[in-house]
Amino acid sequence: MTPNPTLRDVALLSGVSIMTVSRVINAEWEVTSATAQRVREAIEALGYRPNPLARSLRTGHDEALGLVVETIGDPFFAAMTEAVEESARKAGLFLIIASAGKSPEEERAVILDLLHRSVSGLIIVPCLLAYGKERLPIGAGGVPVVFVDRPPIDLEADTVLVHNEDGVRHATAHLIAHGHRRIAFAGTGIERFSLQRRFEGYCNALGDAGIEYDPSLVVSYTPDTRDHPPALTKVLTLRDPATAVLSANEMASLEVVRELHSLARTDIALVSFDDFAIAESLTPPVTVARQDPALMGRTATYLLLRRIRGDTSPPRHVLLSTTFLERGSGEIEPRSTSDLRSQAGTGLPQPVPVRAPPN
Amino acid sequence: MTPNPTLRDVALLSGVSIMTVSRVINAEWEVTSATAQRVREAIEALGYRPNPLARSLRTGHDEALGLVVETIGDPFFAAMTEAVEESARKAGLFLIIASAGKSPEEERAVILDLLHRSVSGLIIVPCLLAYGKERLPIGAGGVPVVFVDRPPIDLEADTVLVHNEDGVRHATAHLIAHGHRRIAFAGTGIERFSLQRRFEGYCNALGDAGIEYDPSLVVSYTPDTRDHPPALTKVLTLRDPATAVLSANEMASLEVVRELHSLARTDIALVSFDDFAIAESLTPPVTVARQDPALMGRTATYLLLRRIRGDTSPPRHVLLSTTFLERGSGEIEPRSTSDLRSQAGTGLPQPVPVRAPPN
DNA sequence: TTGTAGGCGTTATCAC
DNA sequence: GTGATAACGCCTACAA
Repeated sequence: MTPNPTLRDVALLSGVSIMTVSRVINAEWEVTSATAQRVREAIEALGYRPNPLARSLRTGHDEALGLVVETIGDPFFAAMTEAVEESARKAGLFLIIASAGKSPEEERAVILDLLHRSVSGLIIVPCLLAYGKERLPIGAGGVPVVFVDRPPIDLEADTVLVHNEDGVRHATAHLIAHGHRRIAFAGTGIERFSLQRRFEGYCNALGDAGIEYDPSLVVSYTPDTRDHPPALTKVLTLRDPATAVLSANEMASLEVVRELHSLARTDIALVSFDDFAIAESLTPPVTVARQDPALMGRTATYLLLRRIRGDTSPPRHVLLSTTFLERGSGEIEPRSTSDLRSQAGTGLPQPVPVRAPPN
Repeated sequence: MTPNPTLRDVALLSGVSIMTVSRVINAEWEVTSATAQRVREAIEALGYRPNPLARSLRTGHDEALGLVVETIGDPFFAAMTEAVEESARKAGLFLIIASAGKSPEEERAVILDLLHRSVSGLIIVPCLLAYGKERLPIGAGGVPVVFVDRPPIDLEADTVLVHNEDGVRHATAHLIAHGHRRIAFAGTGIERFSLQRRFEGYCNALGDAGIEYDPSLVVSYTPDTRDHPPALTKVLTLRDPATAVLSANEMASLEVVRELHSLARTDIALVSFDDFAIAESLTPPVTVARQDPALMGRTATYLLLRRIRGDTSPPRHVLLSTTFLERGSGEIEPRSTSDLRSQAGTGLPQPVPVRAPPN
């Protein structure tokens, strides 16, 4: 393989100096269109492409964006990452991904590594790091940065968030509108910020309807409780049991579905915050408040590119709303209501699990 | 922010020349432990870190790996990506991801971009590009490369594949062992290679059991047919209908589940190639042949790092096997068998969808 | 064992 | 408008 042609080669071939070539590439003005033409032909002929490494060394910033996220394996972040990558590439920038892991130290180390590599900009899903105290050279006066999905602690910077509180408030109100007053909240230990906002939305919706908040209706799936399934069972067997569940993220939703199925409880309403792969394929399909990870990614990249190009306006805070999709599970009415209606009848048929082996 | 310290600064502070410092960093031998100690203290004091961009320019290779994949949004590739990123980072390398899109041109362009950036190595999920003809400077004598999930066309290089044929053969044999002889094959249009091998496994298993292959039992979910649900319905309403389904990838599995649910067909056995999020939560849980994307990623990175460190042995071909998980749906026996058994009885109860609204 | 010179490919600076 | 020259921060080669 003959080594890649350099500015020198192009200059030699077109009979001008390397500076002229450089100018043709970067600042087409300042150069006669005649010579520019010659240079461009030489570039074409040699198949010349500027060496990004050399350019980066000179300019001091790598032609790449850094994406810091807890785990790319998560379907939500994977979808976001895909969108970021596409947007970045369209702008001629590579995307370097780095998982921050679960410790603040790791998060910090990863960001420092990326900064040390002189990335042009950073998209961060902040986790546990106290950005306000760290005083990293990011944001205004430093490397452009946009925070996604969660706000950085004690730091004013561009952020792209989902309106968690609103989404859950609406979802909860939806259940209330269908007659429920005993609504369980199913969450997970992780994802502090989002979950907290969602929890607030839940509480607020209850408050709006004059329903008293009952802590015994809150279920938390932690990695520990995952192995001890009956988390939901408790709230379904209270003296005044839950008739509906609001699950606050994908993992919680899957756990709830699993439990409801194994209990063969067909009478419990469910609304999930976060859509998931087969929500539509369940019986009934699961009503969800859907976030749009791709839109988050695109929005964040858009903001970041603006900053990279010199935008110095005050930090922006984008709040994306969720899409509410009624699909069936959220429109189930509480048993008590049904009971009252059909009290004269012979009672409800026993629920039978679908697709149980027939023998 | 004071600019990052350079070799010069460290040299000045420790009273030696730049080269000595460089040697302490790269080749600790060749230098007196006394001066090395001084240098190291200076490095510590200044918080010096070598500038990766400058180093890359000099050495000619970026301290980063490139990952080329159709779409990172796919849960399978997302899990793989996560593993690659972790392994790469452990080796001190960044990971640049680039989605190849669906056209060979894009795939080629992406790889050339990465090469032009002098990545140290490449992990590629090859799609449509004819690698044999392209003669890219990769593999032996070029930039180290490992292909994952699919082999490159007409090129001898390191590959990490899943034993698709074996996995499906076993899965199909499993269904046959449970009495099925009319087994549908549900696939998708995409993923040529893997799906073809899986299809072969299906055919081979039928052949092993002396069952004739029937093309009318093959269902293909393409982006078009996705909107026209009754794909599976056909094979379930043949004069001699399917009693079991083998779905050949996650997307097909979800479509099959969706259709079976909407048809309330509880009597159809199902084995899925590829595990998916709530396979365990369905009723019955779905029996699967599970691939391990993380293992694939780790293995690929391991091979790649060996190459980067100078391994010039002949190309390796790693074939990972799948894990078969019996969970229920694959152990359903065909209706005909059940019918024979219970012919004296009153017949089977009508299947009732689980979680249907009780009112 | 350590230091000096040179250059990797590019862009900034300042002449012409 | 165009061209020499000097960095950017590091490493390879050779000299001391």
